[in-house]
Amino acid sequence: MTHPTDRRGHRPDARPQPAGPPTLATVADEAGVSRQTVSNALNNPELLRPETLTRVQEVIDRLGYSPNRAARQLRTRSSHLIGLRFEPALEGTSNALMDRFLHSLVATASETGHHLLLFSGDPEDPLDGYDDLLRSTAVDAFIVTDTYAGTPQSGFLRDRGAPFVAFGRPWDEPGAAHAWLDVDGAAGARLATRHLLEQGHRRIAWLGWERSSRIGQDRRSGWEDTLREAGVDPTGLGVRLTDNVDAARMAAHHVLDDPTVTGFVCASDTLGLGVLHALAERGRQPGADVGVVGFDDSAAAQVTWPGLSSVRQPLERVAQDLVEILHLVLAHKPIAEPGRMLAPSLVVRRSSLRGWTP
Amino acid sequence: MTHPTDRRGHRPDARPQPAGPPTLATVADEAGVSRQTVSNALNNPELLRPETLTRVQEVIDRLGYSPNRAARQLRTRSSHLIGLRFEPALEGTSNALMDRFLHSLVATASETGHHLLLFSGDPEDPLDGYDDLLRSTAVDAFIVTDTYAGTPQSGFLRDRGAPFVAFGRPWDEPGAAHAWLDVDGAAGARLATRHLLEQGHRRIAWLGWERSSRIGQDRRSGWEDTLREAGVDPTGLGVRLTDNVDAARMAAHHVLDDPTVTGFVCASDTLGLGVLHALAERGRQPGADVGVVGFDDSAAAQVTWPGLSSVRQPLERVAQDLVEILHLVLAHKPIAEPGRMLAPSLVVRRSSLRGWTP
DNA sequence: ATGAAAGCGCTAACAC
DNA sequence: GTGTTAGCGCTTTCAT
Repeated sequence: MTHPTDRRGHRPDARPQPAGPPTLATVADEAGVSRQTVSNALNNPELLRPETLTRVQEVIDRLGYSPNRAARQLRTRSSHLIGLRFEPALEGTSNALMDRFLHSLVATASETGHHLLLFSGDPEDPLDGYDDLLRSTAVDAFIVTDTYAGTPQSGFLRDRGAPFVAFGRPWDEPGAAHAWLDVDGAAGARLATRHLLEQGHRRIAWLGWERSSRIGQDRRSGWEDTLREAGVDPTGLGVRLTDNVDAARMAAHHVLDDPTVTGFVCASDTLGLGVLHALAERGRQPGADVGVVGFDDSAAAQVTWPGLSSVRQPLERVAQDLVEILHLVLAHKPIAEPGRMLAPSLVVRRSSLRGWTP
Repeated sequence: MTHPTDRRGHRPDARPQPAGPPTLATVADEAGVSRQTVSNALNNPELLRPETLTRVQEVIDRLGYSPNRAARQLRTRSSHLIGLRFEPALEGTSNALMDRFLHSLVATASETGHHLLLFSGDPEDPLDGYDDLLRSTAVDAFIVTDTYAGTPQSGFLRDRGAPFVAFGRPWDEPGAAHAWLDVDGAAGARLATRHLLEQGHRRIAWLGWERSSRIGQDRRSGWEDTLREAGVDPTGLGVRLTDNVDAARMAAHHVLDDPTVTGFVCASDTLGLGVLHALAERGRQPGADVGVVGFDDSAAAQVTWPGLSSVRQPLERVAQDLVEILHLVLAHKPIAEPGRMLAPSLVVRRSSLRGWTP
């Protein structure tokens, strides 16, 4: 099970050839300095005399030395690993974002020498996986992404004193002290609604999720407020359903039976696409006849015909800020505000543009 | 070693409160056994007398002890971490798959206590990131996903004696000795083409990538062979372009100027959606008038109107097999064959079904 | 079946 | 500035 070749001997004189990667001792021997000096060259180069530093650095390069992570981690109690629980979308929307988000996260984290540790857990238990990683000191911190109403991860991690940042505001406790970051869903829906109003639509419907979804409620409020401000009564224009193309298609048909409705703002691209389906079935033109805007700017919104306008979350920025905040938390530095809210933007495609023809 | 029982602190009286997670020593003290016995309880439970085991186990549970990963890793030279370089899609196709693939991978790996370590690297340098992780013994093995023609990762890792499995066959060296797994793209295209033939289409076009793409060539060969077997001359029916909706849309228009062409098999869903765009612009019905099949069964294929048939890779299976092979490699066990080929399946939606009407 | 000793590779203290 | 010493928490001989 272990290495067949016993790499470095227990005998004091044994050091035939380095069977594994070079260690600090190898470098020290080669450079004719002590191990500590090599360590300093790595971690506190300013302590070394320039000529020594150069010499050590040269040996490091020549040998292709990289400090052993396990040893360093054991000593410094820092793994430079950020834990992220990764599992199938819980609320339909998150999945579409995950890819973009992960990429940005990995790229940003690597700038400071951190890597992402992906783990999974029992879908029934939102805490599964966290505790074990924590107790085994496998990660420095967590990024928590699935902070829907009632999810206990934040409280759990806070109680255990584990460093973490949440992507998603603490819906249930607005005054929560932990660090978090979120995208303003209401502002996104506001953007979408205003855009449709500018396109000349008045009676604009909302297709959203069940009332239990706080994210959904937040987004919906943006639509409702904007409509009211424009002097349009939203009563009867809001529909609640599950995040599913076919459910949205049928709901849209129902809504469209009222010919005064000419616009849809949707809580997700999935729902927006459902509206597009209904329009296709009715032989009506998206954009020209009925304006439709989705949410999250998924790949499907971009490639579907004739293009679905959508509210886009600044995920690259989210990832950067998340990592930045994490560094503050890890350094025990004070954070100006526990929460930070980012503004989404609107990507306009033909589904909400009046003046285009195939 | 001054005080074997006295962890942390050089002074006997230092730090009464357990500042960190419990260690093996804590458990040993609490259970009244030596540290090694606790270690054995964890790693070789059969060595312990049942009653001792029970007692130790009870203390472990009560204290919530998990072995420190860094220490264990330092000692056993195994991190239980699998490295995966994660970056924006290199060939258009991979991105759509990544999400499903990653989920399966994380879930499968966790069954044996392994986690996924995501890292990134300079997009210009396909080897960036691997070497450092290797030298710092941060991961046990790699899963390499971007093995297009000419990508040097496999050779590099093999030369360094690093354990890894490739998702993607060694295009340039068919006899390569390293472990790999791939999905049979030609078989997928064959499935799609045969399906369109069965739907009554004869002159079936191919929309694929540039000749330089080996994956693309492989898939194309499935289309070409099947057409030939059916007695249809594929000459002039194959188009090469970049993986882009609009390029595909324009190419499809061009192809459709020949009214004898009534089917499209595409190297990706992106291209398939481009064909759908062209059909919409021409007022022709997908499925009823022209059959279209994409590749990779992306989310967009599922939610777009009227549903895009697509060849689906068994990514869950891929992930499982990858991990299984990795375990063999890590255990230095012989692998029956270096390469393993998995068959894709066809997901039929309305874009290739003749008998449906909106 | 259990215990003692050694050491994986590194860095934080403290000499010199 | 550089070297010496002492562990971080764990597993692996080797005794008992």
